[in-house]
Amino acid sequence: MARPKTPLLSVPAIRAAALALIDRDGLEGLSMRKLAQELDVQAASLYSHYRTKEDLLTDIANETMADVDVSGFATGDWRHGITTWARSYRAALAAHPNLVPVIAAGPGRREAALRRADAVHGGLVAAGWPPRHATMIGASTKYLVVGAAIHSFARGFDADVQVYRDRYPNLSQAHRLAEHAAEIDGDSFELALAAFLDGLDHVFKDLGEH
Amino acid sequence: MARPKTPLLSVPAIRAAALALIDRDGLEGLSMRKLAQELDVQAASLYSHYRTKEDLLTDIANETMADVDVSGFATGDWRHGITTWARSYRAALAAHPNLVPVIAAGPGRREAALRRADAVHGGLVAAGWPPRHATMIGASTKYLVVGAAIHSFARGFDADVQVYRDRYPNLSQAHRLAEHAAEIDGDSFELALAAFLDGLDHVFKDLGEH
DNA sequence: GGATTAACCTAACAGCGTTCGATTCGGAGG
DNA sequence: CCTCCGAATCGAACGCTGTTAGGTTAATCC
Repeated sequence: MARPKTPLLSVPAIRAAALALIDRDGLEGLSMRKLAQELDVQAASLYSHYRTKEDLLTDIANETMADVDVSGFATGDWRHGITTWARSYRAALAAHPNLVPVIAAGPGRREAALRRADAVHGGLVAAGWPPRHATMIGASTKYLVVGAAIHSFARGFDADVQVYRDRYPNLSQAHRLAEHAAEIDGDSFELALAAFLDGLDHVFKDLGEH
Repeated sequence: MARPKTPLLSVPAIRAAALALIDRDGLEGLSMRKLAQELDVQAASLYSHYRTKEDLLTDIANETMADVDVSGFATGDWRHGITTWARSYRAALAAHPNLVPVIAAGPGRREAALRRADAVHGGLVAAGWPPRHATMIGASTKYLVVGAAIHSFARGFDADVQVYRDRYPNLSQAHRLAEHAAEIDGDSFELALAAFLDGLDHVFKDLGEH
């Protein structure tokens, strides 16, 4: 076979298939050959559309991050801005947990990420935060979101349940812990976010009294 | 060659060489063949000491985490406990940044990790926190530490400096930002930790007034 | 219509983690 | 002391990976 009459592949189709594969089989379950097979194509053909596998992953990461919402900063209420930003950020990561390492480890990529960073920073400064604080608050919030996504309680305990069962055969608590891990994850994140914002409030007021 | 008179390899030597390789070349720079070469040995020989590469990485991760200090909870002052824990945790991760993904993504491994988790949880409960809150506070703190380590500002911006320079040739600010990224990382972490603890203080007092 | 470009193919390369079987040494048991 | 067993090392191989080279054909542009 050579060039087909209508293209077999397209960038969005490859992206979608790759993300589906990542969601199903994990990050290590994605190989160019498996992806090609999923698309009824040979692996080499993918390189007509993406320069490298890393490029593909970056593209997927960017697409996933598109749902992050920084519009809350437009209201002038910086706490509302951070809250909606952090929650939508976390939701975007939680939607594809296997992709989190890619997003977390990679640099702040591309145009859209810079625009979001700018909206956050601008919103905080407009609300009265000194620029340096705005930078730190943006970084801190990311720490919280990314940390919550990657170090998910739920994932950490899945593997440990067997350890508990081997060691304490009568212990059903750890089992329940694993079951409710997702809920604990969510509650912990909300607690951390609320406490963080509460603490920032004091910093803010202290700044006002300079 | 067959079995040598004195062993060429040992678990600690392999561990140390692997960690050095990771520190120097990054996580992807570690391969069993390169590691073997570094130790003047064939790759297959490593499998007499470690069952898999993943086992080796787990071992290294565990060793790295040995410096994490949870003794601060023994004082009864939970804020002091969290502070020393979080700082030593972050320091341990920062000492080997290329290893952070291994530690972050993996489950809470092995005995020592469980003992630390127990010390944190026990210390918080002893200080008056309800068990569920203790769990959430432990999780939240980990989020912050791991997030700070993996989503380091410094790393994210290194790659972006060129983007800035291309787009805004006159802008030296981004340059300085990258230079001071490590400092910003540290300050952001401290700000987040302080604000988080301050916010927790309010939660704690509200609990007391039930 | 002729040249170029784009999209697919097959085949191959180097590197990966890991396993197999052979070899040789150290130490334990009789 | 001899024998046997397990431990440590090797060379060679397996199946996998990302990627490239070069060939073939279809679409597109002048």
